[in-house]
Amino acid sequence: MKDTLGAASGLVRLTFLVQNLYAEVGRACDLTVAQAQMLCSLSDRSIGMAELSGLLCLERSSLTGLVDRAQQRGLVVREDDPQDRRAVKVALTPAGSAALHRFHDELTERLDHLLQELPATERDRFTQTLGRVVADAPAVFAD
Amino acid sequence: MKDTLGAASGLVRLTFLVQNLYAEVGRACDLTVAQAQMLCSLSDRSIGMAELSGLLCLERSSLTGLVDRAQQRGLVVREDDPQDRRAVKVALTPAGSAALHRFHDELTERLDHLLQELPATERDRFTQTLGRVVADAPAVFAD
DNA sequence: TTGTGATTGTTCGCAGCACGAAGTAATTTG
DNA sequence: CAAATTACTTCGTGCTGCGAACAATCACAA
Repeated sequence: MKDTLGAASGLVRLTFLVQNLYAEVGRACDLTVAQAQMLCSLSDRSIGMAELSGLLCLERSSLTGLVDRAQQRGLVVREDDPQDRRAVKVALTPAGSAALHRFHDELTERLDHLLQELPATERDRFTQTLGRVVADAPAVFAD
Repeated sequence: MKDTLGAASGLVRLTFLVQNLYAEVGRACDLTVAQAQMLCSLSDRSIGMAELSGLLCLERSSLTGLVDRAQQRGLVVREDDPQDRRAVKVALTPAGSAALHRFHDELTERLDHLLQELPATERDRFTQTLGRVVADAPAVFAD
């Protein structure tokens, strides 16, 4: 009797689940997945294109378009970097920041809900292990 | 001293990580993410468009194109349903099945590797909880 | 100081994804 | 048999992500 789903299988399914939630919440905030991811990365500071593309695991050329569209929607601005005239820093606008918070709060709630039915001890252990596993991953989402 | 990353944050980061792995392995097998997901859903049986779109959480119209492209690449075929002349069943071709296995094996290995450094007990507990959390999610990936 | 080479970001063309509205054909239901 | 339902497709739109090619700027070394 196999009630132990393989680890890989569990990871993939969880990912699928979270991904769909992510998209759904994004949708409710009028954000695409890529936009939401970008806003999350910008929550606490402005970031240059090169670094940002590294964080998001995107080619620089892909990021250009993403920032273009987000800028057109007023979520984000390109600021000149005074240190380097080639460079640009992407920063949240007030509107972008507001959208981010709406998104973040709603998503956090929905995700917490996902674990709600677990017994507290199990949930804590799970969360802790989770923290370990993603320890060295980029901070695409902050608390 | 916060060494406990929030649960939501952990979930999002894990998802990001797995997603990138998924894409990378897909790439190595010459599969897009969407194609790989579809092949995984077809691993053990042929499925009609309506049901498949439900499994993958896609609109039917989106699925049409996905199947079109996969069919052009010889990964999949549309078979007539003898019971219902409107309906179609999507089935793996031998090439599709081969690609799926390559993808599945490689991804499983990479994902297991992700948990490899955890102590065995912790890993088992984690996997078990994982199974619970995704219990009612669609089987987008089998063991 | 003047190359030379690296880095920053952009443009372009391309294939693919996902949606919703509208449409066709076959099936079911009343 | 007519009407409602279901299965799938078509079309148009916007978004995504890649790689190749390119301009501007910077850093460093001769």
